[in-house]
Amino acid sequence: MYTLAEENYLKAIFKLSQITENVSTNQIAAELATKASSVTDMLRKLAEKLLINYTRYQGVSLTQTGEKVAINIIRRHRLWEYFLVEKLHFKWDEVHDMAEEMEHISSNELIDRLDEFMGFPSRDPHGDPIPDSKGNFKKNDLKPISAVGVNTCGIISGVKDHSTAFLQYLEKHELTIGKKITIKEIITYDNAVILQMENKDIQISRDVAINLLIAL
Amino acid sequence: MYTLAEENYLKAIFKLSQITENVSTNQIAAELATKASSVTDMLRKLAEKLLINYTRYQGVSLTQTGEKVAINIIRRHRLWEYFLVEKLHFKWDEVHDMAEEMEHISSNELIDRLDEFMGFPSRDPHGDPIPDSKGNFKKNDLKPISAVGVNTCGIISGVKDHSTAFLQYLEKHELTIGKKITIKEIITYDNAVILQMENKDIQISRDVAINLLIAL
DNA sequence: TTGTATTTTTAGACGAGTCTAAAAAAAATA
DNA sequence: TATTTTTTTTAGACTCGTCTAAAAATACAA
Repeated sequence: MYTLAEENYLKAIFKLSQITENVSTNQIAAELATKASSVTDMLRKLAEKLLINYTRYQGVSLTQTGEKVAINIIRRHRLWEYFLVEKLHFKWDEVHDMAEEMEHISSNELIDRLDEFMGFPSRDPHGDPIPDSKGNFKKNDLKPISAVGVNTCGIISGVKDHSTAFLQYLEKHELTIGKKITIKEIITYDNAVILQMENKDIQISRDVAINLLIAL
Repeated sequence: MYTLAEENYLKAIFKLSQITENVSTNQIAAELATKASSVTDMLRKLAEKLLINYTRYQGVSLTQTGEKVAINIIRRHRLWEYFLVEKLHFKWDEVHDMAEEMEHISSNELIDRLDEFMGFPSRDPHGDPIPDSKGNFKKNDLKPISAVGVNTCGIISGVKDHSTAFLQYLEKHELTIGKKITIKEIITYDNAVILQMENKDIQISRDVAINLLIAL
């Protein structure tokens, strides 16, 4: 249906669209680790196929079709991540690259059966919502720890930064999904946060607090 | 590691090597539904990478490395087929094209865990042996029905023809893997075979008898 | 053994996707 | 507003894998 490159561009544009209305050529180039000139070429092609709205120098947005395709790729990615962690017992910091390949397996029937096989999970191992087969998925209602006040209680439920380094840091300090925490104190000097978890106090930096999401 | 095209060529050459010692350019072209000139180009590349032994006009054979790679692709293909049938409940005639895509997912760790997850199956849904993680697999000890005599007893255990049409024919007549049969009679006129299965007599043509394999 | 048919290889081209270098447009600044 | 800086696009080239058409090598037959 769509080439590997096309799918990756759509996914990148979708991701960037969550942050900015109109996505720029340079943003896409950075996201895909490629050159702006390559991006321009591909944008012309995607526009021709009616997957994006594109006028020269004006940035791009996804069309309805383009968004549907992008969400489907995200669905596939997250279901495979869930499979790798829940069924094959990989750790949450090991699955990204594999899922990056697997998300391009084209059969929707396959992905729907995989979904059913796993009991229609609603979130992937990093707490990101998994779109259903029609493309519906909940807006993320999770809050970064840095955005809530002292004495707030919550359950660790997701991450903003998906890097291996960050996930391994969390793993090491047992700051994993499902853990219940309370914000005890915010250090005014450097915005570090002291959490209570299972009757232990843990200090995390502002960087960590920004990237660790909780459900209230 | 290897490109999609390279992997497909290695797989094709391996398959053809089972029949003929030295595989010809035209055979490969037919197997991959491509042109002889394209094959020649690729053969030069594979030879440069020491995956095949190739001298102009002489046909090719796999090197040890090439064979190892080919067997690994077959392992991945067959394990994914097993997964699709056993876990996702696809029918045996539906899985080939999906597995054709999935066999190119590169992680060996993934495939080893998948193998373990499914309990180290020894044969795929079509009765073909699945190589283990070291590349060992049993030579197929199955015999076509056309090659055994009257009164032979056996269990349907594999197919030579993997086409959807043939698999659907077998499915329709319940000639599926695991069924116990006895060869009752071979019609001398057209070499049709009459089988007994579960106290019913079934007549199959010579074509079917050639492509349906049994374990004695 | 010579001539014909077949197979295989070479030569040159193309599309997809990428790159560098340079030009054009837009944004930022003086 | 004019100038500089940044962003984006164009132009031209490269690799990968494919193709067609033509040439070369091999196999087959008389």
